[in-house]
Formats: sequence, C-alpha cells, structure tokens
Amino acid sequence: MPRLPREFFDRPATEVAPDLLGSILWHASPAGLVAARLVEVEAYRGAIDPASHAFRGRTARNAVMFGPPGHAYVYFSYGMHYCVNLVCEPAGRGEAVLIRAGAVVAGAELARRRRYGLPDAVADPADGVGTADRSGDPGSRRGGRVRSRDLDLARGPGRLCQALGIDRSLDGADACASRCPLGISPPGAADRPLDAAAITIATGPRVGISRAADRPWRYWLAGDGHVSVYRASKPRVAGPKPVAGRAAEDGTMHG
DNA sequence: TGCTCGATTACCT
DNA sequence: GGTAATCGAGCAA
Repeated sequence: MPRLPREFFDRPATEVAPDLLGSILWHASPAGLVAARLVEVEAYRGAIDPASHAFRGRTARNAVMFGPPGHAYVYFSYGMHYCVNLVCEPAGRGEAVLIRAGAVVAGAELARRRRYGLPDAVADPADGVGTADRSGDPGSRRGGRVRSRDLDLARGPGRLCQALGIDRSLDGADACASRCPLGISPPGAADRPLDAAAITIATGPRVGISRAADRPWRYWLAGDGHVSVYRASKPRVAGPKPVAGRAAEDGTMHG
C-alpha cells in the first residue's frame, strides 16, 4: 500500500484536514488488517487554538503533537475511549488533525468483533469458524439492524479507534514509515478510485468542544452516512441555574 | 493531595 | 433528549 508522504502533513492542519478526506487509514495488527476510508476530520492548531491539547504547551501526554509531521497522536478520553490524530506542520508547532469517522473498507469482520464482540470472537478456534458468524445475530440488541451497525463501525473517533484496534501503544507511530503497522494511503489505494470532482466537502464547528467552538475546522464528506452526528459541547451546569437570559443555542446541525 | 471535567459512547425514558 | 460509565491530565490549594 502506498503511503501519503511526510510532506503531505508538513502544512497547517486546516489545509491537511480536508485533503485527508477519502484517504485510507489502516492498522495491520497481529489480529489482522482493518482499513477505513476517512469521511470526517477536525483540525487542531496548537498554540493559536484554545481547543487544542497543545494550546497550553508540551506535556508528557501531548509530546507527540510537538514532534515531526505524519506521526500518530493517540490519547485516552473519558476513561474509556481512544482518539487518534495525525501530526501536522514541522516539529514544535503542535498542530494535528483528529480522525473522527470513516467507512470500513477492509477487515470489516475483525472490526465487528472488536466493536461488538460477536460470538466468533470468543468461540474456540478449534470448532468450525464461520458458522458462528453466519448464524449469529449482529443486531440482536435492538432487533437486528445490521446495516446501521455497519455504518456505526467507525462513526465517531472512539468507535474508529476501537474498530481499528488503536490504543496508546500506537502513540507516536510514524504513519509515513514503511514498516509501521499504522499507515495512511491516498484515496483509491484500497477502495474504488475516488472521483475528486464527485465529492463535496462540508465544513462546520468542531464537535464537543467548549473553547473556540466558533472556528469551522471540522470537515466531512457531505451526505456520507458514516459521518458522526454533530453535538455541541455539554453546557456546564454549576449550582443555581441562570434565572434569565438563555444563551444562543444555535449550532444545531447534522452531518 | 484532591477535585473537576473532557476532542465519547451506549443505553434509558 | 438525558445521563451513567470511567480515568487521568491539569489545576487549585
């Protein structure tokens, strides 16, 4: 698989982000390969972006963000999820693009096992492989919506990392290095060729942040069902609730 | 040393 | 449409 060159990432995150849409992020783990075509990303711009993890300077957690471009910055969120970024700009800038959602284009079965723990994930390899998968009901929880569950495989940053098997052990992985198990390839490398003229890139405010929420640094493929749902930052409810004057609650938009 | 809250998700009403 | 789950980074004291 060809990889995007390091120079691709040696630009402002706001330039890299839209160009990443349609490219293929993949992880070749011992368990197998899972690849996703990126449909939604967000740019975070380091020292000039209050919403960025790098805004307050370099720490042990975000050190990778201040390293060379093309490396993966993986962080642990809400005590249970991982999110993956790709570092942009030359070392020292702290810019990165958060990968928010993708469409699984290879290794879907492994991705399903990671996300939903299908029966064949725990079945003894000794007995027939495949039968459990075939007979198992992937959508049993709510009455069998298999199609929507496949749409959910990598919809959202935490889900995408789970589907691809990305965790902190990949923090700092060099996606541009030929032997790295984590890689990113240009559009059409694994999927069908992408007609650049046929895609429409939409932009809007980033999801779930409270600071710099006005900057339209979220990019997604318009109309793609694999894009996550927009949610504004949860307003802080501290003590007595405000008596009057509700803040504007615009920003309701859906991908 | 303790506390708050988050670049989230799944499940409930 | 609301909220529990869950933990560590960052900040206050």
